[in-house]
Amino acid sequence: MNRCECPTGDSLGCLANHAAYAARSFLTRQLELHGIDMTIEQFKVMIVLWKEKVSTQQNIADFVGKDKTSVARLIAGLEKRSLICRTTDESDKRCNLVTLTPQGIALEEPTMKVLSEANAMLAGQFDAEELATTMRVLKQMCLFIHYPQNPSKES
Amino acid sequence: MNRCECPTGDSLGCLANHAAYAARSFLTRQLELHGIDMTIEQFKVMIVLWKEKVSTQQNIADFVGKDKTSVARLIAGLEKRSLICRTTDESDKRCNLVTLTPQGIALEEPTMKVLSEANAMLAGQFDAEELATTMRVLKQMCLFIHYPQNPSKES
DNA sequence: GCCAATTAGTTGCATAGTCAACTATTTTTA
DNA sequence: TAAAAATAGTTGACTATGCAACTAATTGGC
Repeated sequence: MNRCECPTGDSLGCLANHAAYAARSFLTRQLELHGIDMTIEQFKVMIVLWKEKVSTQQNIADFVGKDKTSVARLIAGLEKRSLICRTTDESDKRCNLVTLTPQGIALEEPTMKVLSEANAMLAGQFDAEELATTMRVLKQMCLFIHYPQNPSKES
Repeated sequence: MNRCECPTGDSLGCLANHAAYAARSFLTRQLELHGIDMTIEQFKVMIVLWKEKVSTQQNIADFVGKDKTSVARLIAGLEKRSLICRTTDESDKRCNLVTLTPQGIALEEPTMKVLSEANAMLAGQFDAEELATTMRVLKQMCLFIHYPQNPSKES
């Protein structure tokens, strides 16, 4: 059946969900096609580490917008696959310091290349104006929903 | 942190994901505010049943775009909450016939009201033209991704 | 009519997400 | 400074998703 059809007629929320799902599938497939065995969730964590080099689990959770529990389990999976490693922060023994292994570092270049190519393929389907409008609307959606009374406030 | 910021710069895929997450959160909150204890996933299954009255599990899975396993477990949850019931189809004993209970039927009106109000609140943030452009782009995204060679084909 | 293929559903396993409760630290504050 | 509050992380319970393997029932081809 047509994944773009909304059960109750087209709505912004429903279409955004379908498009988001499609975009995730697309990126997952592109990663597979390039022989990169990584889920989108793991990818997000890796992006934080590629940028920050070292991070606590809570910091990663804040960046990717997930619960610390969820991140702890994602990290456990990445550790099992030897992409990252965890050590206790000696200056604050509550924290784990998460760092990249050489394997984890080596994945940055090919993985980010797939991401930017996938983004380019998607963006290439639209002209600049409709792309700009859509991105503005999607951003505004996030702001409206997080701060219905005053979209200008930030956390 | 700002949930609308993409870690690698704005992209259609990333923004669609943030907006979709925001829309889901918004609907979940609206349902809670109206005292309706239902997840979006359960909601989707119920919408199929409100339309079809009777359905097999596989049919529901096709409609909501999920694996039959996933739907089987969603349905088990709805059955435990007495919103639906399952009987074996005597004319094809492989199939379960899923039907609504009176409680399940009674939920249609208030729940769909919350959905349409939430959609209206969201749509009300934008003018007709930018809304139309965005919805067209999101639809095209789905089609492009499912059928990169020939977006006009449908399954 | 019978065997093979298909279909519907279930179970087990793995990943992913959240919440609540808990431990161990660190910081605040009274 | 000692007690209270906050913070980081873990564990357990629950929901959700999908894949593979399985059973049972039906359909198709010969």
